[in-house]
Amino acid sequence: MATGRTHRPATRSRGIPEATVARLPLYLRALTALSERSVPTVSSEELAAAAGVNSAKLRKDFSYLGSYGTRGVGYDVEYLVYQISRELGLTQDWPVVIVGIGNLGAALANYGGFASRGFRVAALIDADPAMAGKPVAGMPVQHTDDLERIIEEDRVSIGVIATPAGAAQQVCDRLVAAGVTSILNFAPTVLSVPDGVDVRKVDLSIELQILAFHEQRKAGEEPGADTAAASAGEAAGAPAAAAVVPPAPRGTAGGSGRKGPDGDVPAVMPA
Amino acid sequence: MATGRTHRPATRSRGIPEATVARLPLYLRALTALSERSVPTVSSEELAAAAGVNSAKLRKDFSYLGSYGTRGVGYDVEYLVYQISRELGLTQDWPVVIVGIGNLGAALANYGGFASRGFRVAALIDADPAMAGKPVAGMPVQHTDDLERIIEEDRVSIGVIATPAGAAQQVCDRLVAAGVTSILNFAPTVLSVPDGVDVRKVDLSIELQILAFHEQRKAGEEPGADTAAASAGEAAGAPAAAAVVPPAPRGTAGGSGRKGPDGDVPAVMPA
DNA sequence: TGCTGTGAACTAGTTCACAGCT
DNA sequence: AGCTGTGAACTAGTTCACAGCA
Repeated sequence: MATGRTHRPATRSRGIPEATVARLPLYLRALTALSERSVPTVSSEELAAAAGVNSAKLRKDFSYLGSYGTRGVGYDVEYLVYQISRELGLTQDWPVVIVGIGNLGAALANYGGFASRGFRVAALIDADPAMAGKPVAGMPVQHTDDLERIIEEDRVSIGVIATPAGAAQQVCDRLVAAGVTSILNFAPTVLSVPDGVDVRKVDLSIELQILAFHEQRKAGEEPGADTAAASAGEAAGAPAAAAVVPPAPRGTAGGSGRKGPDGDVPAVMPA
Repeated sequence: MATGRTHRPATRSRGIPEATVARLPLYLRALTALSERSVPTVSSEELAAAAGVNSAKLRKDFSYLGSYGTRGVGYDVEYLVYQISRELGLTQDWPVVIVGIGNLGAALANYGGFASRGFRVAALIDADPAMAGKPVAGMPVQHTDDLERIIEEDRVSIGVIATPAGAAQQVCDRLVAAGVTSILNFAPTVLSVPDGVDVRKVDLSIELQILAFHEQRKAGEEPGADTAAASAGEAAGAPAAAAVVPPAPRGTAGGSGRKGPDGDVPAVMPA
């Protein structure tokens, strides 16, 4: 997979660490806000606070892009906005298609944050014939049949999948076959794609589960000082009920057992 | 901030690495799917493939939870489902409130993946009086005025913010004051919270920006071999237009310049 | 024989602390 | 004097590779 040079501090744009790339949009947003307030310069300290990171990390991140600051002064806001935008590729126009126009797809279509960052919604696509032609976010929904034509005509390279889990892989395959090389996946499934195609995943329920994990820890540790002995009564922020699935400490072979309820296709709405 | 023991391989549940916690929901989903197909056991190799990670990582992850596998055989699916659920705290009932019932809030309210994982939507809250009482996902929307009462009565400890950026911090403050200790933030803002409150952030446009970054790299490197000189013509997968903001290689003081359009409040819909 | 569980080696990311410019 | 830029130290996360058990 072309690992490139092992690692080098990168005098210029080569090899920006992934973690840094993930933070650039954060800096960009903070800088945009400053720019709108006509603030001419910021120190790493101020900008870091606005972006919610620490200043050493921010300076290190910027050092991968080049030396855009002025010692003793700080960073020129407008200049830095441009440099980061360029680095992220936002000075170009990126047409995207959104497939699956349920609640989530509609929310995405209406999302102002795309347009203002160089992304242009080229088409909204849904498999439901009843949706076809209906306007969503001021744009008619098109049928899945036209997917390939749309991708090719508009030279779309980024696709957003907001379909139910069951449809996601199929949609993904068609997008990729038509020329899409980056996919943002909201469906709760693992997508398999050929080499050279990027997939990023946003999973609404995973984030909640991670919060629940930490929340659970808090409940157990809250009362004591730090070393955390188990609390006797009910801890302050502890949740209400408890008990959902009785353990299955080691089943024999056995049947399915549970009735298999909402199961694993919890996507937002049919496409 | 109470770093705890520096690090220990963790014979039991103490100190599960954050990266591992973030993957547990992935494993859980894959296991649930297997469970529904009544598959009794899986090898680390199979499960890893289903979850989209490599098997060494999966085994290491599971080793932090304990030794739940059988050498030569694999893992008991039902048993592992239970163990991971328990570890994540999903065997409890977690009431959550969703604040901001625009398109996104509605999508979240309708999302089946919550209910099936121990999360219960306790209330939908919106600041718009016109929304109050309207049913969304079979549940009446309640007004922001009742926020504190709802949180306290239902002992809600997890809040989801799906308001526009401008309202997010204020909503957050009220949630926290009322007793919420975990927040899932969809608004494109940095929230500041007191110690002991967890915030996780999902940002729709950040993910796209990260994709754009990689997409841009692909376009530049595709034609040539590796060192990537600028391509003369238009590269294969390159996007259409180009040119958004002309550089400002070092402005003087100057005014705001750009007209300040959609700006930085690109949230999905008013709350 | 086949698979898990895990030390050990490696790689990525973060933080410290200070040299060097303005 | 003040703030950036960055080596160096540290911490977290991943991958390797194999011992050990079923």
